[in-house]
Amino acid sequence: MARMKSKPTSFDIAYRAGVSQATVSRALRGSPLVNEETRRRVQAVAKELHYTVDKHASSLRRQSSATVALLLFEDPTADDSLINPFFLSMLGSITRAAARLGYDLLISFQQLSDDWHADYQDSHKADGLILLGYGDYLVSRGRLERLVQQGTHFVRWGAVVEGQPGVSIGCDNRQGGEAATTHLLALGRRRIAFVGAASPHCPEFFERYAGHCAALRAAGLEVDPQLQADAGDSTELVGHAATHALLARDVAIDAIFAASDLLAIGALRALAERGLRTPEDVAVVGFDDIPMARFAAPPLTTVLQDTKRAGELLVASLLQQIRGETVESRMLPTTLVIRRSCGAPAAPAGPA
Amino acid sequence: MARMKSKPTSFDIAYRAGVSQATVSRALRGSPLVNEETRRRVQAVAKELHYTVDKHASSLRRQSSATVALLLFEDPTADDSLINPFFLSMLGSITRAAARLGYDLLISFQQLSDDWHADYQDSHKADGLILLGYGDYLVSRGRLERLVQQGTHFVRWGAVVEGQPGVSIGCDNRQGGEAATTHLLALGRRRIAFVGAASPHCPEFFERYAGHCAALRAAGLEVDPQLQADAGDSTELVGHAATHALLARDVAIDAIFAASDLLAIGALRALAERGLRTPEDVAVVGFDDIPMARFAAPPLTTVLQDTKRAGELLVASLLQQIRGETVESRMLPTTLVIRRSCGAPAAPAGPA
DNA sequence: CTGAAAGCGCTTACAG
DNA sequence: CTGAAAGCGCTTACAG
Repeated sequence: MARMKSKPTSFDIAYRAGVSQATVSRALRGSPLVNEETRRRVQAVAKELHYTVDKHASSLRRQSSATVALLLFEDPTADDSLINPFFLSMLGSITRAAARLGYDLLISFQQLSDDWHADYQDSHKADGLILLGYGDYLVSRGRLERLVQQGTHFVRWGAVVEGQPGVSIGCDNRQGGEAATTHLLALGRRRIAFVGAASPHCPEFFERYAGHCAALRAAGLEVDPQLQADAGDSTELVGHAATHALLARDVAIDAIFAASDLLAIGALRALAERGLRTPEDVAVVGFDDIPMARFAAPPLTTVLQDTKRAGELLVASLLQQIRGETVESRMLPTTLVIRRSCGAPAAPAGPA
Repeated sequence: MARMKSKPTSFDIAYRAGVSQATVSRALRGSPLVNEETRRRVQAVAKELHYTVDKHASSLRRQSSATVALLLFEDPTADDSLINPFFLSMLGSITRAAARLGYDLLISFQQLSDDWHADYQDSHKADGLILLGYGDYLVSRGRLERLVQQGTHFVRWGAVVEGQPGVSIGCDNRQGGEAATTHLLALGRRRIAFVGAASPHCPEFFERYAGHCAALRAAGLEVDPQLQADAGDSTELVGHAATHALLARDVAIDAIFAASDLLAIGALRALAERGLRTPEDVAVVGFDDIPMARFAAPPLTTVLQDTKRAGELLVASLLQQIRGETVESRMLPTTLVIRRSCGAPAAPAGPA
């Protein structure tokens, strides 16, 4: 179905307002060169005709699109429609932040294998890129370097480590990991397992593990490699399997710190299947504070990453780059959220 | 930071390939008017220079943007960063479907009060709109009518009812509601409460309620208004409060059918707080099958809406409209997913 | 403060 | 099959 009348242009507005088309453009963009009285007249006509500036003409002329693209890399192992809820909260906050700053947000799910490094900015679809969940860091690193070389504006969410290409925003994973394990230690747990990859392929988990180890050492405990179960992807299934593998080793454990909430929820299920009670027999702490965490059985104690703040920072940082400013990578603090799965005495009764 | 070399144009490609700029454009767009050998040469040069067609120039000239906008209306009562997970799955599937069909996806969260009805298509940001979660139907209906009048292309996800403005895709809520309650009846439950709004403000819930009532009547039972607890917004908190209100009435109940999973999860918590066991004392069935459902305590029996299929259909239907084809509203079937909360004997042990 | 004009990078009739 | 030319709807020097 075609539109009833075709979209008015700035010439139509100019004609009706009795000014030139150039003046319409100036008036509507808020140029100080325009007489207030003229501006008001133009705005009135524009409103009356439901005129909006054509995005493509404007972007073409100005060579910038007032659009940023969010590239979300899918975990190839995850179910088709299942995106890590953590990234989903991030998406929400990024969307809002972009809108608030007058930018449109293009979103796209990418396979790690896709040829994503060039497309968006080259075609002028977006002025910059936000990268979320780009998988194996050692694999994606080369892409990031290429992005930097091309002068593409981008920010990624992830671990902030030395010598990384481009700008990263991430939470203080090490501090978060340390807080989780310190909390378990304070509750008297001594055999604390870590469920999650501990390798540079997965720098965020690696940092959480480093914090975990630091807390153990600070308490005078040794790091027992038997107490670490690999889990690279953040899914319930992987957490479930990793925990079963851990339990099959027949080492004594009285707590699990899982590198993500999804892993922790899988751990909870594995524990229950082995007849172990949480938190009585094995306390569990996760990481992220996804919405699901408070509805786990029992409600999950976890390390909260502030996605609202993170999204705002991601967008702000990207826009700074677009404006030509120099931007530094940054780390955000985490907060321990105590629920029932850790066995802390003062834990609240229901979802808070 | 500026780009190293500025973006090549079709003139650069033309020059290097020894053809005219017009031929470059034709060759790259796959026009049959171009000699195969010429096309290959042009493509080779384009690839070498990392040339991509400028989105804005192309869209401006063609008067279409190969972009659709997803407008997600936020529940004003919901927490800032908490979007109904059901819509989030939908978002995933819509994003993928749009990409597969060569369309970019712009996303935006809207307040119901915003002046959204005109913006996107008028500014040529998008060729059409997908509407998700637009709140109170009686309020938004006027907006939809205006959209139709303006000739804006759009599809909405929601209840499919007679005389609605525009095209809607939704699941068969009535059938889903009927299946849920029929299942509970087959398990011997007789005092089945409905948690959810039963009013035309909320046509999806209303249809689910209608299915519920039909099932009761088919079993020769009367519909007891005492057994319906209003809950218009789909959040855990609202479900929790509504269930407490229901239980405070002191009417006997042996099952709850909640109009959404989030409501059901709230009901589960309220039940536990009153010392009622699920499913022994009160069986619970939800609606949606959000990812969280299988991790509820106990895992939630629910009516699955196929978000993957829905997203594909939404996009396909919108693109048909954009191409000028006539499109009908459509309903998708639902599937009952049996877990433990309904107390069915054959329910699987863990998340399937 | 305002207007006439150029030009952003394409696509597509039109002519050959 | 190919090229020259017009034009999509703006923004912004340039001139007044």
